[in-house]
Amino acid sequence: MIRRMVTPVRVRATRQRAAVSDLLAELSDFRSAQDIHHLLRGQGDGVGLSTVYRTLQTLAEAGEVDTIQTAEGESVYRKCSGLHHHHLVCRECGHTVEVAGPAVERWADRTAVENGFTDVSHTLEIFGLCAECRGNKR
Amino acid sequence: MIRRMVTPVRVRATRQRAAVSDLLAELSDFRSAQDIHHLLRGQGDGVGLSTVYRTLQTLAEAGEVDTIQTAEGESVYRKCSGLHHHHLVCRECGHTVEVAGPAVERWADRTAVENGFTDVSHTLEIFGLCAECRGNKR
DNA sequence: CACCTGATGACGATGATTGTCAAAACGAAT
DNA sequence: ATTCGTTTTGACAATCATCGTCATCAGGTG
Ligand SMILES: [Zn+2]
Ligand SMILES: [Zn+2]
Ligand SMILES: [Zn+2]
Ligand SMILES: [Zn+2]
Repeated sequence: MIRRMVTPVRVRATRQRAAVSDLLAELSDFRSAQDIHHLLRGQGDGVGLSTVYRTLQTLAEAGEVDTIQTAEGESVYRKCSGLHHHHLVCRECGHTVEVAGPAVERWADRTAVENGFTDVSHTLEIFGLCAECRGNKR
Repeated sequence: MIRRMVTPVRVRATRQRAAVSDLLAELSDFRSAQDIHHLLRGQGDGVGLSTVYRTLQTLAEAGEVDTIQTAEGESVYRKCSGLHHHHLVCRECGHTVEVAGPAVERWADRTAVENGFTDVSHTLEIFGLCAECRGNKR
């Protein structure tokens, strides 16, 4: 019996992925999977929670979105520029600014190598109170 | 009716807290609350899991121990030097080296201030594969 | 259009962490 | 040493984010 030759599809375009991706494109701050799930439901583009988690994970692995963990350990996601960078995040409102520090990158790699480590990676986030939130606390 | 004047006790010394603290002093790597709970049980100094969590939290708030989160989001604890520093951690075995980078500290604070942020703090950890673990993978 | 296979989502399972609260332990003062 | 108000403990239940299952759905290709 002869079987038809099929070209395997890598990643399939679906309404759900587009919805998550589009929403992320509009947001400028880090949001949790549950936030995104609620937001989507609110605007009618219902997407299952599992799917939101899976999509976010996929996007993160593909480098499409950045993910960091809040102080409470919750993962939050944000669509960022493709280049390596870090974040300055407002503890109060989540307002986020991308920052780059070439010198820091070099320092981290050098430090690791000097101590015999390989396959080096790092996490670096700066937290604070943004100007606007400081004003509101007056 | 006259009531006796009592001097409130701030923090009470207990066998459990000593056990956790002593164990941390012997360890050199980051360990989870559950790890510590098992280790203590193994050496006879049984301490309730809730108490381990509470004690770790208290020690962390007091600056007695450092805490970071693994890539999986689990909190791990380690008794560190009092001064501000960061960590170079082996992804495989947890082997940890304290590292200091005055220039990085300045860069983080400057960056935050330049963007109008106050009450600045930051997280910075370097992950990699230590020399020993690299050897075992050969 | 038909088929193959990746994708979805309702729902259950996990697992770390926290909350509850009666019982036990501290320690200051007698 | 005993008393007594307060703090701590720990067994157990409750949370809660995240993951696993799997029957069903729907891209995409020919
Ligand atoms: Zn803010
Ligand atoms: Zn970096
Ligand atoms: Zn190692
Ligand atoms: Zn620092």
